[in-house]
Formats: sequence, structure tokens, C-alpha cells
Amino acid sequence: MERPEYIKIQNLEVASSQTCPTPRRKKKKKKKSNNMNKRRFSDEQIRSLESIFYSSDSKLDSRKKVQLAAELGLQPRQISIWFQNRRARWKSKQMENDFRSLRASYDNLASQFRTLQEENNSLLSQLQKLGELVQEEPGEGCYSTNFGKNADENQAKLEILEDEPEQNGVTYLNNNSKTENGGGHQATHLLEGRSNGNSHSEEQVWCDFESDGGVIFEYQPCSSLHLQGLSFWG
DNA sequence: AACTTTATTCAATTTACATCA
DNA sequence: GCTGATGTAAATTGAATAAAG
Repeated sequence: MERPEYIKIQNLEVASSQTCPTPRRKKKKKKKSNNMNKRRFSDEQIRSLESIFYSSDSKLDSRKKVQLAAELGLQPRQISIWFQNRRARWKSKQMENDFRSLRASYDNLASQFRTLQEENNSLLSQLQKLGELVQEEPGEGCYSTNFGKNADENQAKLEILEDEPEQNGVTYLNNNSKTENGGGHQATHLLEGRSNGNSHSEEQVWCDFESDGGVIFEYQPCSSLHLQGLSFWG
């Protein structure tokens, strides 16, 4: 397919009255050897173009283009090019704004995440203290089991509780987790990790918030939230 | 339906000019 | 005042797409 033959602006005679430098710019300079005579549009021309750009939703039909070109003393092709470049500038500005807004919501989300993480740590610590209290004062009741002696023993006791919850007077929360483990198993993991002093169980639950300069956001046990690859600023 | 022509758009790039250190 | 670096707007290029004949 043959490309249409456009008028070459560089070969046009553009009178200095049609396009002129803005007042604050100092007057200069002899043109270069290739006869290119490129001048910035005047403030008045830019004002008109801008106003049409916003009022016509950034597009211009050909009749309006010819009319505008006549009004501003420009070639229709120059009008087309100006709109084209203006759309590109607008798009790039739009992307900047989108980026700023996305970053703000990310920062907000990250801050909430840290708060929840601290809350979680605090609750785990309370849970451990409660476990220790129960161990010191054994009595009758649904939690009369001795936790904390060793991991194997705890695991065995918890499995019995999970297998026959009703008989043991224990109600497990079922959060419809999509993970293979149910809520009872999560409780097992938490207690197991705490009781044998193994901090790795917590690492199974929470992965590192920041790694390799990028950010991975992954909370596995209770939801399927995965925000990965949000490393668009370095 | 398949083709050519014409017109338009966009992304990427080049060019000319203004400004500043 | 000259010069090189830099930023920006105007213009070009090449590809894609759509409408009309």
C-alpha cells in the first residue's frame, strides 16, 4: 500500500508574522543549512489551539481543521500535528497522575499492612502468655490440656481435639480458607511454633514484606490476597 | 469477497530552537 | 559573548486501521 503524499512542512515558506517566538525568548538565529524553518507557534495560536483541544475532546474533524488553519494562518497539516503532539503530551501527563495516585494507594495499603502485622504479633504474644498461664494452673475445662511441654505432645493433643471437637467441647472457627489446611491446622501451626520456640512458623504465615528492593505482599492463611510485582518504583 | 486508494491515528524518533551554567 | 548540555515543541517516519470505491 502506498503511503499518502503529505505536504512537507520543511519546504513551506512560513512567514514570520504567522509564527513568532514568545516575547520572553530572545530573538535569534540564522537557520541551518537544510532550509528548515521551524518556529514555535505564537501565544495567541497556542491559546486558540488549546481551547479547541479541550472543547472538542482532543479530536478534530477535517472541516474544522481547515477552518482553524485559515484562522490561525497555519497549514492544516500543522494543526493535525499539533493535535497529535498535544494528545501525546496529555497522555504522558495522565500517566504521571495515574502513577501518583497508584503510589498513594499503595503507600496507604502498605501502612495498613504494617499495622495489622504489629497487631498480629501482639496477639501471638498474648496467646503465648495465656498458654503459659494455663500450664501453671491446670484445671477442668475445655482448655485443660497442658500446652507447651513439647511440640510432639501438643501436636498429638491438638489432633485429638480436631478429630472430635464436639466431644471435647471445642469449637473451631471455619473461615473457609482456600488453603489446604483448615482453621484448626492453622491454630496447630501457631501453637506448635510458639511452644517449641521456633519462630519459623511465623515466617510460614507472613512472608517478607520487602525483598530485593521490590515488594511482595502475600498473606497466605486466611485469604488469597496476592499482590506481587509491585516494584514499579525503585 | 478480495483488492486498492485515501485518510487518519499512534509511537518512536529527529530536528530546531531557547535557556542555562 | 561564546559554547556545550539540556529541555521542549514542531515535524517526520513507518506501521496499523478503517472507510469507500
